[in-house]
Order: sequence, then C-alpha cells, then structure tokens
Amino acid sequence: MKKSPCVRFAPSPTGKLHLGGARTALFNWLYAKHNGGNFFLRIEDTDTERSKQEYTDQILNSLEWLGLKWSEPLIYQSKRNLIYKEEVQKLLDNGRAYRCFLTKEELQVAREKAKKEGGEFRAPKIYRDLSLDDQKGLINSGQSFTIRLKIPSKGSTFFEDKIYGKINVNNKEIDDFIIVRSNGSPTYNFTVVVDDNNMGINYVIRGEDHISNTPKQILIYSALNYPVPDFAHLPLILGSDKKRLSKRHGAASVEDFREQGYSVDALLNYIVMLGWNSGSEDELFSLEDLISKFDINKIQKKGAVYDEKKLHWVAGQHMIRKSEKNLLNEIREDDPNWQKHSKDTYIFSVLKLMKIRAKTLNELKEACAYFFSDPKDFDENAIIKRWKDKSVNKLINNFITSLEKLSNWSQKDLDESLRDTAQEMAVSAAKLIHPVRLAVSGQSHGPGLFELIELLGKMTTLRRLRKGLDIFPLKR
RNA sequence: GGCCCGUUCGUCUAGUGGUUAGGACUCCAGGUUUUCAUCCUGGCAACAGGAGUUCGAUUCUCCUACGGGCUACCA
Repeated sequence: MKKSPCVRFAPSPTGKLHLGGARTALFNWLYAKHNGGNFFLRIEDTDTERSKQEYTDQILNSLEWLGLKWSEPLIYQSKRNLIYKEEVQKLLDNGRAYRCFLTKEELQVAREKAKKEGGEFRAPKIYRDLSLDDQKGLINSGQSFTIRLKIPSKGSTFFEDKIYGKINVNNKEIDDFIIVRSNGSPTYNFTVVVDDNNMGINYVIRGEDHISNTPKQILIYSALNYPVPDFAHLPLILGSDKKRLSKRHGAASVEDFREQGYSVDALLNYIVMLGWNSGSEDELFSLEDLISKFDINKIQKKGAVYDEKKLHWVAGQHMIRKSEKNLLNEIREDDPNWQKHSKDTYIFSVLKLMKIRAKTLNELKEACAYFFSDPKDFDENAIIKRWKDKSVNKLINNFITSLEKLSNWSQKDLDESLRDTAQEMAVSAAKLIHPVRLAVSGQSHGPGLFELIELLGKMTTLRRLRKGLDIFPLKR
C-alpha cells in the first residue's frame, strides 16, 4: 500500500516570503490537499548570522494570510542540534564521513591556486583516511575541524525528477562537502536530509535552484541508510530580465502584494499559472478548483517571467466574481474600521456598483470614497470641459428644482426628470449628465449617473449639486 | 571555467511526425455606454540556429548559440 504523501515547505528566515517561496509553498500545499496528505513547515535557521526572528514571523504571517495551513508540529532546525549530532556520529562511526582539519585559510589558498591553474577546485582529501589516533592527536593539540562527507570516488548518483526527468551526476563532480562546521553546527544539506527523514517526508517539492544539491543529499540518504524520497523541482519565477525575481523587480514579497491590496485568491490564482496549467483553457480558479485540478505532472520546466499586467487582470476578474459580503470582509481584515458608520446594505450596494471598476482592494476603497463623503477634489479637465460657464448653472438650477419636486427617488424617475429638464432647456441630456456627475462625484467617469444618484439619495445629491453651483464655473 | 537544466507570439501557455501552430494577458481598431469600467467583435504577433533521421520535421537525435541554476565552514 502506498503511504500518504508527506510534503513540506522549508524556508530559511533570511528575508520575507517572496513570490517564489509562496509558489513553492502553494504547490506543496496543493499536492498534499489533492492527495490527502500532510503539509509541514520547517524553518531552516541553521545560519545564525543571517537568520532573524522577524523574518520567521513575517513568513508565518504571510503563509497564514495566504491560507496555506500547515500541519503541526512546526519545526525549527535550530532546536534540533541533538538529533543532528547523533546522526553525524553514525556517519563518523560507519566511516562515511571524516574530520577535516583544513583551515579556512588553507582552503582559500588552494582555491586560488586551482583558479589560477584553470583546474576545478576540490577540497584536498588529505584527512580523508586519517587514523583515529592521528585524529585524536590533532584534536588534543587544539586543532579545529569540520566534518565532511566521504563521496565515493567512482560511480554516479542519479534520481528521477518528477518534473525534469532523469538527472545523473558523476560522483567525481561532487566535492567532499562539509556537513558540520568547525563551530559544531550542521550545514544545510545535512540538516535537510536528517529532518526530511525524521519528519517522514516522502516527496520533496522545492525550487530548481536545489537541483544540484539533490545528488549530494541522496549521498547522505544512502550513507545514513534512509529511504530516498521522490523529488520534484520547480522552475524559478523570473523578472522581466529573465533573472530570478527579487526586490529589484518591484513588489516581490507576499507582504508587498498584500499592501497593494491584492486579494488572496487572485494572487494564488496568478501564482499557480506561472509554470502550471490545468489542462483546459480555463485560467480563473478558486482555491477549491485548484485543489481538485492540481496535477504536478503539468508543471513546466522553463522559468516563468512574472507579469504584473496579467496579475492585475486576474485580480480584476476575481473582484467581479466576488460577493459584496466577501469583499467587505476582505477589506475589513486589513482595515477593520472601514466605513464602520455606514449600513452594510448601503456598503453592499456601493461595492456592487464599483467592484467592476477595480482590480485591487485599495483601488476599490478609493473608488468608493465619494459614496461616503462629499468630494473635495474635482477633476480639473472635467470642470473645464463640462462646466465651462454660467449657462451650466442655469441647467443645474432647473434640474435641482425638478428634483425637489420628485416624489419617487428612483432610477427611472430620475432619468425622466433629467431628460425632461434637458428638453425644456433645448440641450442634449449629456450636457446635463456630465456636470451633474462632476458635482456629485468629483469625477468625469463612474457608474451610470442614475444608479449613482439613486444610491446617494436625495439629500446628498441636492447638497452636492448646490455646492457645485457655488464653486463652478472656475473663476480665472 | 566546470557540472546540471532550459528554449513555441513581448509575457503566461496549448499542441502534433503531415494543424490555417490554438488560448490568455498586453497593445491596436471597432461595437455597446451619458462617461469610465465591464462585455462583445476583429487585428498584430511565435516553433533560437545548423546538421542528421524521415516521403515529410515545431515535434525524434546531435551540434551550436542564448538564457538560467549550482560551483561557500549560505540556505
């Protein structure tokens, strides 16, 4: 019987969670969800120099915001030194690793020499077969040492990547790499293997940048006699210059996208399309869709360039499809007091009118502003174009009079009232519509005028029209 | 430099030993609308190059070019 899949996301807290990391986490999570497995999280903080608690917090926070829940327990590598120590000892005991007394300086010299001579650098293997007594002698004399894995001098190491296919590396290409530093702390390649095994991870899904680490890690698996998991390497997310996406390319961290007001489903939807397709021509998915449709075999090998324009489009499509209730919830999640004084039913009507015109939550909030308070700024070009002179004041005045008499404040009656006024004054309806919109919203565009003022209500509309009468046309 | 990986419109991608090489975003032109957005219609635009295999290669093989990753007592 097949074991249920156990996958993990293993960020190192040396920066915020970026788009690439989010996608790796998402693919792992989707894989687990789709197959009824477990998704674990492990914080790789063995580099004490660069790891920061604030980054761990930020990563956890972003992951939570994205809704990618992980199974307990949450693992911190920094708390697992005992386990690593035990496993290193096994390697030392079974002769698959050795103490290396080379100093950093000696290594540096050897490296430079190799570079000058054009050869490739390998750590000199002079300590590889040192007797136990000699080792003790050096230790007692106070010599510090690292521990290196003994790489077989012959043969090759290969694996069947689920995305890239067979990858084969000659063992002589692999250096006897360090698994424990001279300060006693274990290194990445070693801790990953120990932890993945210990956590029961049977499917490793990670970035393509780890492809060349994989043979090294497989060598550790076999030295430790662990079962080797399956591997799938994901292509990288690139900037427009085809280089790995980073802050240089603008927004790159999940936090940035959140601040810009992108909603979670939109971001996740866009991210998943970078290097994956559903097999159909559909491009818009809910999270549930993704879980059911996700198929790791349909992942691309090529790195995908991040395109903000398309993200924006995806975001707009999600916005349109979302219910007003959900939209309000999302807005309030980041801005709990947003329009707290207004009735929900009114807010819903506003959102319904405006969501079609916005892509991000921020845009939406901004677009809705004049529904909640009288406009303070007025579009200059619109003033010049639509409210040229005093003749407009006359029109508006008549319209106000007509509105005051209106008994039924409905779209239909507003429409009729405006058209009647225009006809009486022998002008086209547009001559009246535009200045009314300007006075009422401060803008030259927006929803249909009659829906707009119907929603605004009689009092507000009249108040804003009268104010328009006061300040327009502009004096020069 | 060495090792590994990749290459279909500008971008995300579909696809096949014989297709008018399909879709989406962007852009452009129309339509709808009082305006904006939405929506609809149409358009521009790609198989990196060279050899080979083959009746026929975008598809298979090799080479080249280009791009990327790794090459740390980082992860």
